[in-house]
Amino acid sequence: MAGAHTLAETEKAVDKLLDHSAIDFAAMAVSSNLFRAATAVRNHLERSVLAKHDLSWTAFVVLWVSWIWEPIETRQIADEGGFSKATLTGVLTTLEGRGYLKRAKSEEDGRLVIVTLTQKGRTLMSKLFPEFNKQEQYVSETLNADQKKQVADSLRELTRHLES
Amino acid sequence: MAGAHTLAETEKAVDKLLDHSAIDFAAMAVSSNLFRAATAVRNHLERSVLAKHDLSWTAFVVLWVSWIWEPIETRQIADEGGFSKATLTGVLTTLEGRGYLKRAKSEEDGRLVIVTLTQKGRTLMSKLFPEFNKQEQYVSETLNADQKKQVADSLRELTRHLES
DNA sequence: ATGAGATTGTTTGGATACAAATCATTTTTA
DNA sequence: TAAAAATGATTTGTATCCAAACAATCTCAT
Repeated sequence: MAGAHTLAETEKAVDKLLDHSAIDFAAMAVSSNLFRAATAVRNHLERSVLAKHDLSWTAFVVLWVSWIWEPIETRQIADEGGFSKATLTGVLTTLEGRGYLKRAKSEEDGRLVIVTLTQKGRTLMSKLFPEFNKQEQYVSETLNADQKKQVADSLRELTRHLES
Repeated sequence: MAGAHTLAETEKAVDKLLDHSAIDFAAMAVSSNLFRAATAVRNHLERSVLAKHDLSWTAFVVLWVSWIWEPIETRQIADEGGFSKATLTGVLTTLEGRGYLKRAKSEEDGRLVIVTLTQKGRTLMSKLFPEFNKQEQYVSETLNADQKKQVADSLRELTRHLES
């Protein structure tokens, strides 16, 4: 949506089709650039870091959240990661099968499942996360410190607005 | 990844697991917030606008790009939309089947396929896009004009950096 | 002219994600 | 206390998306 054409060209084209004044181009620019950026960043991180460990994006997020907060309830992993419980179940089964983490029933509440990393999982993450973060640095290296903060803050606020 | 815990709490937790100084938290905040925001915005727009027309996100993008730039080559739709040729083929077949657009072989180059909207497709978009844009406005209403511009510009720059 | 290589859209096969239904457990209500 | 409602994880079915292989077409150097 932000490919070969500039925003100005797009505005001009839309202008021919609709009453220009009714369209908020600033809001349009936020959402269209948001998706292009998210896709580009995800692809870059998957290819440069995760592919060689045969991990999907979601699998990495699950490992990361579990690594930071273990022991952690599965519902919290889904919440922090921003994906559904159904998705989580499949990913947990895969990661448990590879020996990176373990599931256990909660003793206080039999409905809950608690996740802890195995030593193998911790070893993986202590190597993997610095690599991942190095590529995160590369991704945003064209932004200065102030811009990074602005972007992160604005996007956090936007997410909070939608999820409340 | 930016769920219940604040960034400060996350930094503190990472600090216990790794040498803090090696991690760029500003870069981490950009990418993690980018995904949460993209997912939240996409879900909101799908549910509030696209679901009642039975359109997926990608289907909407294809219609939008085609509406603005028709007649348009399919490779350009994929480029502007940021998805693969394989994905595009399936979506085009669906949208063509519903009578929103038409495919035709290029006369200059037999490898190319040219897309034009049907009148039904144009009618749909002239109603749908203003609805969509209204929700885009809602999504970013918590940001002021300057913040919207900052976010859009920074994300555009970041995408350009990665796709070059 | 022609044949190797490049480009483009489609097909195929597999991975991923989610909604809805289901099963198990806990909490609330009467 | 017993039934009903709520909560949480898993299963099932479906939709989406992509990489790789493929077929058709074009380009260009010789």
